[in-house]
Amino acid sequence: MTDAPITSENRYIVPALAQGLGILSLFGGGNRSFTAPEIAKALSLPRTKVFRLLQTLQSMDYVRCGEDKRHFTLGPALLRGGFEYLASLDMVEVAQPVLQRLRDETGLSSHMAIRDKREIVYVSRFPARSTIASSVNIGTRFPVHATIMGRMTIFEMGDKELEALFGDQPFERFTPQTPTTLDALKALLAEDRKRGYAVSQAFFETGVSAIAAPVHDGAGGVVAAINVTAVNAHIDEQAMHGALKDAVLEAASEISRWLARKN
Amino acid sequence: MTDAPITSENRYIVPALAQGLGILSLFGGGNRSFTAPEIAKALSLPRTKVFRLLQTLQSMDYVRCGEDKRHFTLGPALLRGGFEYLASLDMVEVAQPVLQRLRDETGLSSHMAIRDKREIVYVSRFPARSTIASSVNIGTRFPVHATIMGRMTIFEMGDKELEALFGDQPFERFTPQTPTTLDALKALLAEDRKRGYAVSQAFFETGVSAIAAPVHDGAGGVVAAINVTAVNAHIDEQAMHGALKDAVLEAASEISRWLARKN
DNA sequence: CAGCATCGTTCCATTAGTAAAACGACAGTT
DNA sequence: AACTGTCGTTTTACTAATGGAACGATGCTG
Repeated sequence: MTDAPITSENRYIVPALAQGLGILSLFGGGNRSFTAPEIAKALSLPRTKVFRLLQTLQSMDYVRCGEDKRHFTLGPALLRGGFEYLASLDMVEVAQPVLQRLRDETGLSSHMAIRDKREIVYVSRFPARSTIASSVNIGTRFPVHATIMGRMTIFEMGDKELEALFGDQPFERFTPQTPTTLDALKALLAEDRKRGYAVSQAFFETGVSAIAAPVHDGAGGVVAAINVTAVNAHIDEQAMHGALKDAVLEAASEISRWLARKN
Repeated sequence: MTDAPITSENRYIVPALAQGLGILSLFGGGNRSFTAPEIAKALSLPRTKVFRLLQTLQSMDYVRCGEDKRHFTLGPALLRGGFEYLASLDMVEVAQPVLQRLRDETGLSSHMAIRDKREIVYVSRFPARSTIASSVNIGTRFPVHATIMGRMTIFEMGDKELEALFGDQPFERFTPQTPTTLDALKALLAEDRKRGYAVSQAFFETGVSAIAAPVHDGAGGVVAAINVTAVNAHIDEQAMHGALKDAVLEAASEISRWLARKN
């Protein structure tokens, strides 16, 4: 976060707010607590400012400080926003019964995710009833380029849009099948568009298969994606491109139809 | 939010951050979208500042603006924080199987909540399998003074602590049984301490019965509360003070014992 | 179709939040 | 025990964020 030049993008950004939120987004991925100096180093901010930001976050219960008075952890105020947001998503409400039925029909774990920048965020899930089931939680984030649900959310993007989204950022490789260039991703997207759905060949995790389809809103744009997942041993290639894909596509279009009525 | 005097409490508060977070906490309770002028009025902030705060929140996906470019709604960035927070609570992990068993044993909806200022926040829930079940979601907030789970979380507070917490704020009345003064609340707390648990006589919602017990951490302090709830028709007074209260107390102390081992 | 009101956005002088230096306290090291 | 480094906290000169005025656009109202 070196002093960025004044562009049309950040001209009206309030630094204090952005930095305070930046502290919150440090947490996650195993990092459950930070000390003030750690935060200062991570964000390259002056110690004195981190001190004041933390006081503010603490006073509003967005962070709490441990008994040692040194380590800060996330606070309960975050729960308000997160779940208010979920409640505000008509989409999730609508999708809930459809996803549940999809799970029951296929016997596999079903999920819905939306896109946030270059990540997808799980907003709903129904784990398979079998002993080995999907363990992703609501709120889990995965990179768009490495997941078929991610690809579904950028289903209809043009070349300029795609370049604006991914810019020059490198594509992290998760498995040998992960696309590592924008061109490779575009090639996959072209196939997806023809089919109208996508089947995972271990782009993100080896040994896990998935089928995903896009969800449209009333205006026709892609607003989310759904999928079903299972370990490879539980599904065969035949079914994936047959009855299984039909079930996923049918569920996706049912959610889309409901959303179209809402507006 | 009239210009507060400089006290030891707010001396190091960063206004921009506090106000930005203030915008986020406007959402909730049915208010799913706001325009910039609405926010400015609600927080009595200058229009120009609200404009910049919204730009900042929007750039970080904490809010999103609708198609009409006027209405702002919550954004997906909030999900990250909310679920990171839940994941950071060892308590929830530990409680999960115990609450599930409590639900299955009693046939009623079981919940766990923690306290945030004068509110309790639901952090875990297992709805009863019956058709009419508890509909509170994780993240739901209720006032401490009007709920038995709330009373359990202030179980061991002394008089000064209680007065510091509630100050001169009025006690909202939800049912005829809701305590409306600090003294009335103290009287109920005294009974709670003797019993070690609490039974709802419709303090918060008429027609709904509940039994709650406090959860302690290794240090012995109250860190959460659990309860079971059902519509009155589903449970009888006898069972509430008998087998039912035993089940809740046993579950609470089991969670407490697990927490003690952790540290 | 004026007239008025309110919107989003921009500009700029001024104030208010900040960065740096400094303090006292503590922990580890020589 | 003195030294060195780092911590949380406080103070203050100064820079940068701010609030008010103002602009053009839009949407009512009579």
